[in-house]
Amino acid sequence: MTTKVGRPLRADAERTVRAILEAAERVLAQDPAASMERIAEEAGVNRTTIHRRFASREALLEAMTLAALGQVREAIEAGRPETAPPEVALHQITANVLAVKLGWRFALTRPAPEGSPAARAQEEIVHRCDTLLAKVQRAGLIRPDVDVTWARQVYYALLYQALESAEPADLDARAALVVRTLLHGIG
Amino acid sequence: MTTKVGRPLRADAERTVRAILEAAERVLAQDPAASMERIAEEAGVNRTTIHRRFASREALLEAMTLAALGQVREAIEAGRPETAPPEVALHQITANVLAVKLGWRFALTRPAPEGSPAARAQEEIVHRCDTLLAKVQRAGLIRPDVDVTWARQVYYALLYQALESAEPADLDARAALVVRTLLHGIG
DNA sequence: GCTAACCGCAACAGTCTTGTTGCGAATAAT
DNA sequence: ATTATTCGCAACAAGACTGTTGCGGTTAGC
Repeated sequence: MTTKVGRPLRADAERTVRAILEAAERVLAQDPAASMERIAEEAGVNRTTIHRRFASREALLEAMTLAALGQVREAIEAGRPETAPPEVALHQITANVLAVKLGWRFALTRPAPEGSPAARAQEEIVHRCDTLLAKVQRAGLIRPDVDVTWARQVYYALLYQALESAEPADLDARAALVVRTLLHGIG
Repeated sequence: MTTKVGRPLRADAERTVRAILEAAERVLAQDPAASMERIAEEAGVNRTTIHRRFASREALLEAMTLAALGQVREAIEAGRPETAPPEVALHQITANVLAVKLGWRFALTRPAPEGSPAARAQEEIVHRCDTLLAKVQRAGLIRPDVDVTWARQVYYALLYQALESAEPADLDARAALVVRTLLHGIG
């Protein structure tokens, strides 16, 4: 359960919820143990307002993660993994996902609680990723003997690392670096 | 400042300190927000005993990180980065560091506070790592155009990933996988 | 064996956090 | 224009956690 109320929210309330989610991301990215008070302050909102929309701290985190994963999902779909040529899709998706991850560093790093909707969303994305990588492998860009799971883990690790490192500044350049390193290493 | 007392500890106190550090690693690896009470319980010790040895929770974390970084340092030196042939050293150090990281997952993942001794130790290790990779590069195993910083980041990322993934079980096999992926990618 | 160090235990103080409730003013939606 | 929603504010309850102190029995080290 994400929000407390089921009925559709008024426009201003909707805006407030988004502001809270985004503030939470900003604050928690800096300090994962930050209090609700601190998040409320960053959102320009009273602490009680957060509790009005989210049943608990946990619920807020869940909502953040779900929102972020939704955007990752869109980022993947925008790369047309099914139809585009594998190498094009790989590059495009890498760039798109990097962009999303830049804005949702905390939410996307946090391990989702077992069995939660967020965990399911994560699994679905993992599955899509595996499908894409398998396709790339069939296209001959990945050696046939490489385990897809290991391929995905390395891909994830490189995506994460490309976020931490400051350069290159350009998103496409970063994506290219990730893909090149993934496929050919540095040797 | 790590411990509260400057004078040499009695043998049993020394043992207790080690037990606390190791218990903290086990507990915090599972739940980074675990309380001192929980850590004390795991160490088979009263909570006040922890406070007798460590001025604060922060001090305990610092001590853990320092201890772990010391072991990493030993793991690197045991690989003879200066004298052994680059590829041998790279493999050996990878295996050694993986072994240490397995036991100090939390302490080595936690970002060290700015300016702390732990931060300095981390920087020194980064420097040693860069030196090693530069040597590997001069030996022709890494392309000359690859940035050493990026090389190190990818290396770190692969080390981390090799910890998360369950297989292969054998440490040397894991190290080989890391080195191979680092140098040649998966394509 | 003497002595200082060690550690469990009980109790306490203080702070911080989460989560709740009720009221009243502002505002979106019809 | 009316009405229900929204949100700031103040206050409260409950609990968790950190850090401290004093006492007393036990144990390591000389």
